[in-house]
Amino acid sequence: MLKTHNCGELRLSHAGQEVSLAGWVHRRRDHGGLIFIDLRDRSGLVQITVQPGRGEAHSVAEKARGEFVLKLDGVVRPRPENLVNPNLPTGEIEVLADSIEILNPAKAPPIPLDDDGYRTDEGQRLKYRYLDLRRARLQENIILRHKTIKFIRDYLDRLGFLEIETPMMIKSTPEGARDYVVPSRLQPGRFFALPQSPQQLKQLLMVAGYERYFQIARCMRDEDLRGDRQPEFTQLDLEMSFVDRDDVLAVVEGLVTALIPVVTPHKRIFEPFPRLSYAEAMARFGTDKPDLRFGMGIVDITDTLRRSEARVFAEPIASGGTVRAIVAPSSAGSSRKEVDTMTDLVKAAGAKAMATLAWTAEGVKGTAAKLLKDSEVSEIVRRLEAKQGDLACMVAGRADVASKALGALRLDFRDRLNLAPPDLLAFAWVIDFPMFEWDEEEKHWSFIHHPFTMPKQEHLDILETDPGAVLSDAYDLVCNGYELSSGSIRIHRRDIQARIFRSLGYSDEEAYRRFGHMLDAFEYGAPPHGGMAPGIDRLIMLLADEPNIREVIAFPKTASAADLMFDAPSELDPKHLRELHLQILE
RNA sequence: GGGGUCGUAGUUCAGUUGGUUAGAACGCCGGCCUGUCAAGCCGGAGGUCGCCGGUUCGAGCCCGGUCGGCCCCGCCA
Repeated sequence: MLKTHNCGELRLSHAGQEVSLAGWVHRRRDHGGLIFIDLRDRSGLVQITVQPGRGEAHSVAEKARGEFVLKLDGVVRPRPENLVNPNLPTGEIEVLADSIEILNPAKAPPIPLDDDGYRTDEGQRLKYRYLDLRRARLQENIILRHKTIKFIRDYLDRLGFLEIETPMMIKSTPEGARDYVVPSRLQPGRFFALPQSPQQLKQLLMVAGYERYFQIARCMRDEDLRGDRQPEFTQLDLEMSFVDRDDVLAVVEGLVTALIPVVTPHKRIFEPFPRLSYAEAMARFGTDKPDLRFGMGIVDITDTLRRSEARVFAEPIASGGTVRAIVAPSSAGSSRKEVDTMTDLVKAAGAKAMATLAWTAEGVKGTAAKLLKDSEVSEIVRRLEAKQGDLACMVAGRADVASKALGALRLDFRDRLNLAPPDLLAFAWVIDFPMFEWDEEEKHWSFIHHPFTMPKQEHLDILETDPGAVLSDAYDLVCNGYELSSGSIRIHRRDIQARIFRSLGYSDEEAYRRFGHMLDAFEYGAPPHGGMAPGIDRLIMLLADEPNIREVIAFPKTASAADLMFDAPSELDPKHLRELHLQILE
């Protein structure tokens, strides 16, 4: 080893020790005589002091520049009290250099590395990711990620889970996300698909009798990106045999509640995680991934306005709709322009219009104030628990549309009014998902989770007659408005699996062609089983207080699924293409 | 697939109504400087205004296209 200690670990207790250090020049302060170098390695910074008249050490230090790689020998010494730097963990000491060696000079970095990097163009950061990753913030994120994954492995090992690898090259199926594919050289015209998740493989491991499986699994989906979506991402994939839903939830909830105090002790969580049904989440928050860090739930005030003379409310109700509302604190004084912006937002989410009631010092204002009787207003105050200073936003129309629009508005208030406490991780379970949803474009029922999800036992009878009413044993873990994990109890009986495929419009032949391996496997003693797959990237993002998952992935891709460092994807040379039996069109 | 937004020095930005030689800060280079820790002071270099085309006597600025970054909708079993 070129070094005896790490820069960031030196303390007063090391005073007097001879040390060798190696690292990067973080900053250099050259006083002509005295030269200070902040030397940085993975562990942090320490100040190196180089005095004149120390022979070569001083002349080498004069040549050193930012990001030069140095090795040095010196002695740790306490700083005089007035020279202590309280902002640095190593601030009570410094290392007086005896000799310095330049292991490698460096060009001036194209992006600043001594700040948090948020203000630097992300394209530049990604092009020079190997430099970007040097900044303390990203190193902390990557270390947090390591600690989290290490904790997960140890925790699940103690619970008797086995980590089992599954293949990256499997079979394309037309369901779900677009596949990334790999052409076969040995079998012309055939392709592997990269896994969107190891879903079928882990179920087959249950059939194979492994009972408790997990994997830190890379998943690939060729869909458009978002701040919380990359084309390849990492899941904690897990599956258990002989369990019901609550067994699976208990394992994941236990894991997460044990993890947080260890890796992010400054974070608060609710225990136990609240549970709400899909229907409840949609009605009260207009989404299946509610942010429960704050209140402002959606309230249904249809009954209050059913007989109202205000046609904007009465007419939608008469034709089967609802009136729903949220109450925003300290917003009664919102300007006309602000209310217009809110209206645009709910309209973009599908609502026809928005009405307001504002409880100001001068009385009740807002667009609905003059349309409603006093008795109606006071009933609304009671229902919404509105106070002086509050602003109620009301949307009339179809129940799902009204809730979705108000749900979007609720998040807008959250961001503008800073309603979400920054130290809170509001985990919650969303359960009782519907089995199917009607695909208006394709004119058929499609599954909400995936085709191996078990319908609720009591709904098996109506699978064929009323698919829209069938609930499943699927569940999501949500946190702060993100879907962190999805899972379900799976089908383990061939007859039920076949009925599911039929209800999705597949002929038995078609189903067998695509999923014969699953149907066959279920005939050889498949145990009841279920599991889930928390998204590691999103989890780390929330733990690290980062605004997107790129900040917690070492080498992420851009919104157009490109790698700016490699300049990938790239073209293949013609010889390579011929070998793969491929031809480029256009 | 659709919408929004940004693109000017290495970085972050300013740039008036279309008008002389495109500015600032930080960084970089050089000089001075023995207690700084965002060191300080003095000086200097650094620009295909993303790219292509158009309008105009004249374009960083106006118009069309295109490429790229980010955000949102669709999409993500």
